[in-house]
Amino acid sequence: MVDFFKEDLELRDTKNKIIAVAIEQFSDQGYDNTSIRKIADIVGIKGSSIYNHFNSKEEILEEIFKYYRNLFYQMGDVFEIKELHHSDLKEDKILYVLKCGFDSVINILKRPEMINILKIIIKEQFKNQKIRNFFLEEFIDKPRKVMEKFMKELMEKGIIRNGNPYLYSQEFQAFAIYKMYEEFMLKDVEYIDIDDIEVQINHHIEFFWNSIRK
Amino acid sequence: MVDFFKEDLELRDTKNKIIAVAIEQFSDQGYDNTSIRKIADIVGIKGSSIYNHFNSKEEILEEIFKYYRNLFYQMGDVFEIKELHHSDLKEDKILYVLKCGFDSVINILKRPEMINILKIIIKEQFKNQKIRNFFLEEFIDKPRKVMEKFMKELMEKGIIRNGNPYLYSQEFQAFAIYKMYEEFMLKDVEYIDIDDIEVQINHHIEFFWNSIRK
DNA sequence: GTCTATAAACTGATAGAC
DNA sequence: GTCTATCAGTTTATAGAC
Repeated sequence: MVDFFKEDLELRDTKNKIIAVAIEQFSDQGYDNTSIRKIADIVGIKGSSIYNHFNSKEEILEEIFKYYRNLFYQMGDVFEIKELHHSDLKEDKILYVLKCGFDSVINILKRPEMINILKIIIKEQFKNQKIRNFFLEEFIDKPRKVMEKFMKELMEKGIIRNGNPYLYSQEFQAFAIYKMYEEFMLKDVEYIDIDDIEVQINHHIEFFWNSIRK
Repeated sequence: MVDFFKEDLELRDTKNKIIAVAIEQFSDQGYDNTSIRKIADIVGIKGSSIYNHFNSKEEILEEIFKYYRNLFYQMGDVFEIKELHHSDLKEDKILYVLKCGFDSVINILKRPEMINILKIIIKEQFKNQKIRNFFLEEFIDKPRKVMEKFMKELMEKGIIRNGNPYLYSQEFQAFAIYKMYEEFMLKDVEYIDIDDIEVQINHHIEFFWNSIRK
C-alpha cells in the first residue's frame, strides 16, 4: 500500500509524489484535462520520466482507486447491521444504528486526501462504467438494502409506523447522497466542512426518526 | 428561438441539424469527447463547414443552453408560491402546493430533447462554472428558499410541527435532487422513465407531509 | 455553403543517450 | 531514473477554391 501523504520529507519518493500530484490535479481539473506533462511539471521532472513509474496515464488513476478501495474496505463492513437483539430496540440504540452507516463514510472523508479521491470518482463516473458501478453499489445499493431490511424488522416488531420499507430506506438515504452531491460537486469551496455535514446529517437522522416512530 | 425538433422535414435546415446532433452527442459522449468532425459527420457535412454556422465549438453549447434557459423561464416562475389564503391551508391544497414545484420540472423533462440537455448540464457542471451556478441557483437555492418560506408560514399558523424550516425544506427537496442524480448520472439506461419518477416523487410528498403534519 | 488542404497546438507514449 | 528528441495521433480553427 502506497502511503503518499505522510510527511513532506517522505514525499521525495517520486512515485508517491506523482500520485499525490495526480490526485490533486485530477480532482481539480478532471482526468482528461490533466496531461502527463502537467503532472510531471509540478513534480519537477519531464513527462517521459513518468513512464519509469507507470506504464500509462490510466495506471496512475487505477493506483489512486486501489488506494481508496483498500481504505474503504479496511473500515470494515461498514453498512452491516447484525441480527437485532432485544436491547437493540430501545430508541437510543436504534438512533445509534441509524447513525452508524453514515459515520463510517464520514470517517473516511475526514482523511483530507480522501475528499479529493471522492471528487475524482464523482467526476469520472460518467466516462468510466467501472467507477460508476463501484459508486452505485457501495454508496447507493448496499447501504439501501441493509437499511431496507432494518426498516422491515422494526416494522414487524411494531416499533415504527407501517409503510413501504423500500421508500423508508430511500428517504433515509436520499438526504445524505444529496448532501454529498451538493458539497462535493456543486459548491466551489476550497475547504469542505465535514463537521458541519455531520451536524446536518444528525439533524436529518432525528427528523427521519420522528417521521417513522410510532 | 431555434426549434430544431419539430419534424424531420424541417431538420433539413443545417444549423438546426447541427444543434440537434450536438445535443445528442454532448449528452451521450460529453462535450470534450465530441469533436466538431464527429458532429459534422453525422450531419453529413465536413468539419470545416460547421464554422459557417457557428464561430466556435463553445458557441454550439451556448446555443443549446440558450434554448433550455428560454424554455425554463417560459414555464413561468415555477417555484413561486403566492401569498397564502385561508383556503390554502386545507390539507389537499397544501399537498397541491408541495406538488407544484416538482411538477414544473417534471413537465419540462417530458419534452424528450430536454432530458438530453439536462444530461449535458449535469455532465458539464464540473468543468463549467457558469453551468454549475445556473444549476445551483435554479434547481437548488431558489426552490429551497420558496419552500423554506412556505414551511415557516405553515409553522406560524400552527398547521405543521415546529422545527427548523430550513431543515424541512432540505428534507423536502433532497429526495428529488437525489432521484435526479440517480436517474441522470448513475444509471446507464437508454430511456428514463419520467412517469415512474413522478410516482416516486408523489410517494415522497406523502411521506414528507405525514412527517411534518400535526 | 460546401469543399480540400493545412496550420498550430496539444495529447499519450517510445527510443536511446547519459 | 532522468533527460532530449520524436512519433503518431488528435484537436479546434482558418484560407481559399468552387
